[in-house]
Amino acid sequence: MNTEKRINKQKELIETIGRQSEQEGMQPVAGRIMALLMVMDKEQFTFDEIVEELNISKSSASTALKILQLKDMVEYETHPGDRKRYFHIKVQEPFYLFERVKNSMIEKNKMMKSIIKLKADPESKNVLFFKDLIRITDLFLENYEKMKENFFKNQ
Amino acid sequence: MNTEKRINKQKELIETIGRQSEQEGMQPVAGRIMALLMVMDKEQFTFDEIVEELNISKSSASTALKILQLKDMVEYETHPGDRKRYFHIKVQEPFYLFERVKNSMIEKNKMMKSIIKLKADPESKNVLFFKDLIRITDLFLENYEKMKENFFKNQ
DNA sequence: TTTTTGGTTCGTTAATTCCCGAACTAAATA
DNA sequence: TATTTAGTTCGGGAATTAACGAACCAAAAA
Repeated sequence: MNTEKRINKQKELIETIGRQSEQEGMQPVAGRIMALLMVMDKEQFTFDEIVEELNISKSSASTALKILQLKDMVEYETHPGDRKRYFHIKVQEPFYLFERVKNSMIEKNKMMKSIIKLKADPESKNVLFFKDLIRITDLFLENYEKMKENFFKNQ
Repeated sequence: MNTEKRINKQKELIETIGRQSEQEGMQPVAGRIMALLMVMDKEQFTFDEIVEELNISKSSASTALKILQLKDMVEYETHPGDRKRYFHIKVQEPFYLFERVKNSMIEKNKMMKSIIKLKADPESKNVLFFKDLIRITDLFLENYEKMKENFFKNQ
């Protein structure tokens, strides 16, 4: 595949990833920025390059970048004698991908326990169902921690 | 705790769960309905009871219930000689809780592989980061399947 | 000192989502 | 046959969100 073709494919991928991010609740512009920083060969973009490349206004870029930094998904560097910010995706400890999931499972687990506590009939359909779910989320969390531990041991 | 107090707590919990569901992208009314069906002692509600209990319009109840049924979260039964529908939460195979997560991991995994394929420099920062993430998601998926298998074996 | 650069903030507009009431339908009852 | 019951569908208004342009600011350059 020649360079031109490859770059076209990269731009298509930005659209795909953008739409995917929207579906996961991210706002359109923020999704496009993430995608841009992830797929292109150049992995550092200045503010103006982002504005230009995605055809968005400076204000949208500014707010979206602020959000992405708050979410710890993007960061920037500056170079002495150069006022520009060089934005790039934030390289994180890879398990961060699952921490959201983990926390959501912990939340659900707690919630189901509170429901059970307040039920009149400790053998109701819902109670039995929630007990099942509690067992399974506990198992999941336990397994997850083991996996993590193992991973770091074998490093 | 006496019954009245307990029921008050249940109603509070409906609010909490409702807000939690909203944060996970569910629409407010749908979240309240789910919460109602989950926490109250009565675990089957007719359409009119839902409307009454949550103080919502029939039309909102109708659309929200349609969505919840489409998402496989709620179902109803009817009894011969009674035109009412008795709505309740759908009891599912408990691993359904993780299937969304699993699918989202598979998607991310694929996406990162497509990004890598299109990069000019196979040693770039992003590429190395994504390779790490691919390893970790693979490990996660593998582990998850094992956990599931084990679970059913020990049943 | 004035101008340019690299952004941020604010107010407005456009688009979307959410929910409601009113009209409607289909089945059961009177 | 007329009325009631148990919902559904449709159109519109309110609230929320997304993105924009214009005005602004602080630091550097001219």
